[in-house]
Amino acid sequence: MGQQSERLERLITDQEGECCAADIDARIEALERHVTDPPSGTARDQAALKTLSNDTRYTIVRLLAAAGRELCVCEITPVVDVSDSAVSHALSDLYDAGLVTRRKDGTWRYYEATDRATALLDALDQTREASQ
Amino acid sequence: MGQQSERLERLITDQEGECCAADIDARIEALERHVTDPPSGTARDQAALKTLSNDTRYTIVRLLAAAGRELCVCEITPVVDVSDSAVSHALSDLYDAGLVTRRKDGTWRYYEATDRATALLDALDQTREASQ
DNA sequence: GCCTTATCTGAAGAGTTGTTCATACACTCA
DNA sequence: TGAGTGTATGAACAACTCTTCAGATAAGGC
Repeated sequence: MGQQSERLERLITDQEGECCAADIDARIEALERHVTDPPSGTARDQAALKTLSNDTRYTIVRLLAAAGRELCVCEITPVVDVSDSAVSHALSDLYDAGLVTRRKDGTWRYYEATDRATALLDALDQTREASQ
Repeated sequence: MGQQSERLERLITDQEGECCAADIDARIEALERHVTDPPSGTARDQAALKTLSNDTRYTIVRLLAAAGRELCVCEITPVVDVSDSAVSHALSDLYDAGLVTRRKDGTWRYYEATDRATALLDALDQTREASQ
């Protein structure tokens, strides 16, 4: 952290006019608190994001969210362009990530988007830039 | 699509009691529309999600969002546990994904979280399960 | 101009991921 | 119980990712 704080010392001097050791420590501590403190679910957050970032899985979740109801696997498969097996893997990953729920009914298996999944899609939809 | 629609035919028969060819087509079309229609930004959505799913980049965005102001690279580096180079790569990726803004000031470079980044973090924060 | 410093970029390699194939499981109905 | 069907699982390998190292760029002060 030696070299890092030298640069930070120069930045603070640049910004404030002067800088003592306490200033550096104070700022590093404040920044560190932001990272180490909450929200304490970061590994799960990252898993959700990574799971949703794949084209197959993203498409499935979009489909479930747009449908607004649970869908049978056999309704999902014809729409996405991969093998049955890939769909099954995808649904399993989505379930593990907390992005879909799962229900059995005889041989049929139904999946539905969770609140977390729709919240992420909404966040994306509401922040889409007009251009680009 | 032949085998797929056979399964779907059985599902619809199971659900509705009967099923004709038009029923199958109607349902597939409805599902397909959900996927092919809007929102038409999916590649960019997926890029944003994938970019945010990495630990280094996620941590940086959390830091920027929690700080609520632009941060100099030299304020970010001491807090995340990778090389300067990795931080630079991470910030560059985040910029390309539309998750941070970038500003030059002499030799210093400042970054700030975008609305899209904070919207995604909010979505995660607001759908975190109490248990687990 | 030349040196120093802050940040960036490209290449490279260990690690991770996503799909398919083959196979297994589970439920239903004869 | 045995055949048939819907879905899940494991292995395997090509494709991609993330970090580091080495070097490049750009700005400021002498």
